Amino acid sequence: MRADAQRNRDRIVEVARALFRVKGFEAVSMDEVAKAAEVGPGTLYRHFPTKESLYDAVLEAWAEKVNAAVSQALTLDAPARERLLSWLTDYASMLTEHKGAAARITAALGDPGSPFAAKCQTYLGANQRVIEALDSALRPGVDAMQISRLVGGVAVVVDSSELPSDAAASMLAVVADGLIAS
Amino acid sequence: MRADAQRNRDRIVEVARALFRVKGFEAVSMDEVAKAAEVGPGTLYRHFPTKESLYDAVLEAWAEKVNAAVSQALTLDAPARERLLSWLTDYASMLTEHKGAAARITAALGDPGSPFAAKCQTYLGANQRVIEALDSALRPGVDAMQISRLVGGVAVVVDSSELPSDAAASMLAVVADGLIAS
DNA sequence: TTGCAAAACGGAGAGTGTCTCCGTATAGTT
DNA sequence: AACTATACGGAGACACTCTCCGTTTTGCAA
Repeated sequence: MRADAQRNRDRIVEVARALFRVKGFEAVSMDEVAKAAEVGPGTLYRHFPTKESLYDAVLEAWAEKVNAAVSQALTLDAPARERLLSWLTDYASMLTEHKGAAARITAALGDPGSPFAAKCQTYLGANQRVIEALDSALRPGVDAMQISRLVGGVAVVVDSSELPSDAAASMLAVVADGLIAS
Repeated sequence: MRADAQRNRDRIVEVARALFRVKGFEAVSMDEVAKAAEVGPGTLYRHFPTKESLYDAVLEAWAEKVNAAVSQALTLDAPARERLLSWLTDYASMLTEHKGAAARITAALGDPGSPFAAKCQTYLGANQRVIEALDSALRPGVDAMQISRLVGGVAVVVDSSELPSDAAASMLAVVADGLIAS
């Protein structure tokens, strides 16, 4: 890749990140991103063939953050419920960091063709670590996909209604209590 | 209202209902509805100023269905958990009857200006009946809005990923167990 | 340093969707 | 039958995603 192309690509991602974070994916047009990045529309689409692939690039590398959150939750000296809740809270928090991301990523669960497939896999792997660590403390039949769907559902609602964190916390508490074996 | 206008309005709603149900709100254009109903675009917009208001007309009267589902759940001769789960299952089922409705109605919770405000109020009222009937069997602090958000979150995921009913059922079981006092 | 070729560029325009507005047609009443 | 208010259809405005082609620029070899 030429130096000018790399510069343009980086600039596009940086500009799009700022716009998407504040206004959300839907409310920002590709033309708006192109103008703000001072590139032509053709340039923007050459680097990112669809709006969705731009969004994937904008959302930062997740693997490190996800693994750090899981490790932190699992090293807590606390009952299984508290460790699970710590992970679910971080998970939902990451999903709601950018307006609209929760719905997109959650809808991509189970779809290998989605630009977000790698991110979904990261989450499923993290859930699997939690399941293995908490083992018989969890209700029978819990799997990684189910956790992602439950947390994703909560995050979508929190995001679309712009709920405060105490509302999110009480919803996640219900989910955690449902997942813990009775 | 003139007879021809009433006929056109009914026809538009009928045609839109069929299209939205199968393909979902986003995938059907207003032009497609107009053509299928054999009216001009101006006529369609005169009857329904926005696509959203057409959708609201399409979704059938909910009050009867909602109240019937709550009454059925509350007359079950069963433990509180089973009665709650019966209501949550019907609630989610109604939300997922039309593709895309779950996200719209759930996002409208708490927004009095939304075309779906009346539908949200119906659900909140129903939840309140359930809370009052089940009373101390529920965890402390549960309110009608929280139930709607939790069930709405599940329904959004079920709808957007087109999950089978057993996947929905196991998610709702987690939510119900979380809502029941431990 | 110069020349060349491949990579990268910008932006006009195609295609699609929501919505508006104005000349024309029709229903309902007298 | 005449008249008027209501209702109509569809061309076009506006906005968005995306494509394609003539022009420019970068990077490498001589």
